[in-house]
Amino acid sequence: MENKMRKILVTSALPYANGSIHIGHLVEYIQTDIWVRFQKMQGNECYYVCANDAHGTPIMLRAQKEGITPEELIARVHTEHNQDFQDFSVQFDNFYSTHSDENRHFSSLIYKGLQAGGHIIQKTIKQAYDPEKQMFLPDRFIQGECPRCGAKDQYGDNCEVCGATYSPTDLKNPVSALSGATPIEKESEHYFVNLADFENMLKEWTKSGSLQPEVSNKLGEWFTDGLQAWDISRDAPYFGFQIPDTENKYFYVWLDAPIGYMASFKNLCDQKGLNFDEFWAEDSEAELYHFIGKDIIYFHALFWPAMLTGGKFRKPTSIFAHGFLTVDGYKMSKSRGTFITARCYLDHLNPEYLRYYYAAKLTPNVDDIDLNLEDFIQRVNSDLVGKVVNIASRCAGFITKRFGGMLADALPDVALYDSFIEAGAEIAQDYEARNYNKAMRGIMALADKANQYIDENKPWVIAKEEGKDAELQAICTQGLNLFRVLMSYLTPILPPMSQAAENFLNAPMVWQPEALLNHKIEKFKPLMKRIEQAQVDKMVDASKEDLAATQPAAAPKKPANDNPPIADVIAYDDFAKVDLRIAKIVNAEHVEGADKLLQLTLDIGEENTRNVFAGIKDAYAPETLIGRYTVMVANLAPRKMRFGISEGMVLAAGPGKKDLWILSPDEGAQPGMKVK
RNA sequence: GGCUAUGUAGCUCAAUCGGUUAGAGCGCAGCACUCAUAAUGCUGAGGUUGGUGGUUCGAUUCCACCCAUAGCCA
Repeated sequence: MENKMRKILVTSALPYANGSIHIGHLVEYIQTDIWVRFQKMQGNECYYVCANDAHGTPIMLRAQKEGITPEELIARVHTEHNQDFQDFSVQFDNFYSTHSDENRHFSSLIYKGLQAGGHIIQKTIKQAYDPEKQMFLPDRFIQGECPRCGAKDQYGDNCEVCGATYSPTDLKNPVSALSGATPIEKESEHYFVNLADFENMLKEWTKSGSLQPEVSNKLGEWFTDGLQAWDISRDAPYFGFQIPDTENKYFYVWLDAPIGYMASFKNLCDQKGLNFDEFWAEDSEAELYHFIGKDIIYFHALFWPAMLTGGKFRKPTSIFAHGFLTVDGYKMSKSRGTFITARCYLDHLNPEYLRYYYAAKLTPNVDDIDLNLEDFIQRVNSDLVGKVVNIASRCAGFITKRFGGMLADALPDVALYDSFIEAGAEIAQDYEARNYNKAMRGIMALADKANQYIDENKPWVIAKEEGKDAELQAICTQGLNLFRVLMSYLTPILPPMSQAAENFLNAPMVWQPEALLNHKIEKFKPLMKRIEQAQVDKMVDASKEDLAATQPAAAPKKPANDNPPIADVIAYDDFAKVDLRIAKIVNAEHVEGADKLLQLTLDIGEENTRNVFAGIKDAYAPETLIGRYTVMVANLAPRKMRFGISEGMVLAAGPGKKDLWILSPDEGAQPGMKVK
């Protein structure tokens, strides 16, 4: 913070080279880019590096499916990502790839450092293996039935329907998602980093105060549970770097991914003649920051410092974790049209809108942020167009028409201008602390003051009065100078608009600028257009279309839906055994302590009501069910559950969780009627 | 299931260490204005701070439990 120039290296998490950038990713890149631009504007020596995360099984498989090499796939995705970032004004000093010589070099170096320190151990583990594809299967490629509730087509290690967690080897009737073959258990030797060796260092580092408090709280859990060894090897076939002095062993993608930060920076150093060691040596005094999502805290706050220590490099100064993006209060959803790719957004809207909106919502915390599309339109239009740009727009005409574009030689209200300049100190603090939301509120409060100034001084009245030219020119000069201060504070958020304002004012955007006096400006052109509701609607529609267009293509051989195949044929007698009845839901309530269940009281025309526990809590609020009619299996054997006895079963369709729909009879059906 | 967070006005967010009548912006209503991209200014309505219980003279704030949301579980 002193006048000494800081040396800062900043990274954003590496996007996976297997898919498109979407507006959720952009939260992080925009957050980081704003911070970097701010630092550069303050005169600090700051570099921003990133890279594509190019290794791992999914990329290998996708390339196979497309009939190209992984190298071809990642080259194509790299071009696409690069363009997306450029178009959103995310300005990396270097955007590289983890599939690079530099990364291979540092990965080996760090591995050998860990090995020399005695931190690498070998263990034989059992893992699922696809005998047809002849490869080990990552958890997410194993499908089967949930061992607890029997739900079909569950992936990996937790059940979407009942929420149970288990080991993938516990799945019933497991199949490989790649070949459909039944996986077998196979032994293999793996390499591990013995994290426990680093426990003291990590405890000290995570509690040193440089991490966000909620992050270090979360990390405490790992220490409580005891640090286990981290599996860093994968068996061939694998797209990645081979582990030195092994046959058929490759570095797990999460080993070389963070090393990609170093590799990208090394590549930049070689281009620009920078001193790599100044930033990465153990005794480096430069600052190193990683911006990441809250989902990858472990990798960056535990594994990564351990790797750096093992390789005799410095540790990060801090890790900045942010939350996730929701749209209109929900997770991004393809069916709602809110899974919006960067490209789709760009096809419809100005990227600066999104940069501003994110800035207006970002805090230093790991809270999720919500893109509320209606709020987005109103906020951007009101703040940027109605308040900020309007200041220039309402002053510029007079200066151009009446004074040939010349500003006055003095400010009529120096105190007001000075108050704008002084406010820059606090706004700078807010930027530095990543409290952009507070910075934006501060800037908009200034914009309100500028508009009030113009309202009080009424240049449109003075313009009609004889002999008041000097006063008119002075008021508009004041207004335009206030506008310039605001634009300078907004420069990290809105680089293209800031550039346009520079052109308009014929003056550079610097933090806390000196007033422009006796200075010629250009004719004013609108700096930003309002967002129209129709543009947003079109973008949402297009996101739905994208889905329709890509889904069949992505899975050409599979049936058009994820429904299980039709079961074996049964005789009528088999069906007749099931006694289905119309039931009226007379009461529904939450079950204390139960994750999935609602307790239903059902009237099926008997003397007593039935008590049924139904796993539909995620899909229905209890009060919305009361009074509804539905269909139940009335002769199912009563089942004792933790919360009581369930006397039947309510019928519902859908894959589970929120996507679950109970059946309703047409009007007229009465409780107790048999369904046949 | 465990853990870490989050829940405040219709919407998006503030609120120092537990302290007076819980504050802004947007939206809405009314008034004024017409320089400005129907922009701006002034005034106003709008709250059981997710719920229940507890600690306290006093709780949005501290504690317990419950509900909802997100992420992680090598």
